[in-house]
Amino acid sequence: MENSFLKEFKEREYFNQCTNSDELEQLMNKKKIRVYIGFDCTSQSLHVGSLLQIMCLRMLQKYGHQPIVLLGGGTTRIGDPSGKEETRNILSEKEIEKNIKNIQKIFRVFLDTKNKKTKPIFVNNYKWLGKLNYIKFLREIGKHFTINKMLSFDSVKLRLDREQSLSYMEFNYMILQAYDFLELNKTKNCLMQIGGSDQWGNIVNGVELIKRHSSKQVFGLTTPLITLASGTKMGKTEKGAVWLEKKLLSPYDYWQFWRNTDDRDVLKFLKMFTDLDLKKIDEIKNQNINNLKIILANESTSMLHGKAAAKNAEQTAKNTFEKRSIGDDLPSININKDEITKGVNIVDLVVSSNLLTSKSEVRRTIKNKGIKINNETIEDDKKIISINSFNSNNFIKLSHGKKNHVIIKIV
RNA sequence: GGAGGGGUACCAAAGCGGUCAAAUGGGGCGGGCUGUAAACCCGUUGACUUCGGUCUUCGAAGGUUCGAAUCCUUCCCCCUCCA
Repeated sequence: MENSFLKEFKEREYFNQCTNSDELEQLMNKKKIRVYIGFDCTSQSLHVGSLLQIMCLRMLQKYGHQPIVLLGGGTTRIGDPSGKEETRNILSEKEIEKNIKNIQKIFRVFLDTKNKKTKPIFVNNYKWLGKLNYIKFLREIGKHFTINKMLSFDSVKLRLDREQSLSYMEFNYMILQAYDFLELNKTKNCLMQIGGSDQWGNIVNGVELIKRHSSKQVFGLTTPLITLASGTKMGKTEKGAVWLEKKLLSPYDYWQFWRNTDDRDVLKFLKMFTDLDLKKIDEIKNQNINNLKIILANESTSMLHGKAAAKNAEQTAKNTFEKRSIGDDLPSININKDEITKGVNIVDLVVSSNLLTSKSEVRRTIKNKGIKINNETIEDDKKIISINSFNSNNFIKLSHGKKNHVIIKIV
């Protein structure tokens, strides 16, 4: 009893609501069960917004339970109205299939795929939703849902209150998600669904459907919506989503994302997003806050990109911020030798480095002392960069502000 | 179907014939302070520029005018109230 899935789940602040906490606790202590989480496949990859869900899957494995990863090829074709004020874009079938393939890779990184008893089961609900027979579905499943109740769910109510249209298609989303649960219960003996707090309504529907349809008890569990100390949603920076994929966000930038965590969120994130023992976290919690941030960044980065990448990012960060020199994890661009011999205008150089996108913006930034070459502030937007600016190794560090650096190399 | 209100930059919201590339707030970016934090302070926030200017923008398309975000016409979309 002292170490159970649910206990740690709560201690790490993953817990929001549960359909029947006591019974679930008993069940999970007695047996190893299968649990499913569904993921939306609307975008090409996943970002940190899904990380808590992924952490849940990891924790299931840790306690010997087996996760089922549902990549919603069927439901993505419909679009979940939960938490959305407007109808989502509907993607083409091809795009969805591509997304699913790509997203699956992420789970193979985070989850243990070797242990036979706990390795993740991947399912795509298009397999069963795609061939549903409408009449049969209405008679078997539809009869268990009352419109009265469906209208009372937040996802629906909000839309109606705002007099925003909710299509019949979207209205059916919750039934389909409930049906997924039923299907997984029948075919995979899945006994629990986990999801974000916005999924509560959908999950409860599934639990009730299974009770009515099969007279079986299953469970639903939700995680809280993570709000940052600053009051904003986690994971979206102005520069874009914090992707869990190297191609979309470099390990260095991922590391930086964690390194830049607000002081007030650091302990929480250590608990939520690292594998560090809770005891260990308790021991180190009074360390210098910046050390903690580095630990956080290293732990979470190595979980996704590997230890080497994390170390590399840390070293690069050290070099750029502490020694103000150059780390090799910084993004770099090449420049033609002929070009640099002729001399390149600083404004053009910054634009071609992708540090900023328009020349006006570069000029403005220069006026605000925001562009540096090798740590020297550029004062004149007409400055010509020539071969003399480069060091003996033929590169320079070009910086926009304190945190954005690019290495320019002569080739 | 009837009556009224509205669509302005990343968002919210002023402007209602010239001085409007468009007040103000939020957000973003940069600078200062610091710890790659928070808070605070300052600057900046359409593009191009030989720094004189030039070009594109106020739901869409036309029109009036020397001149339109502002006036007129048509169209599209949204909201509130009544049926």
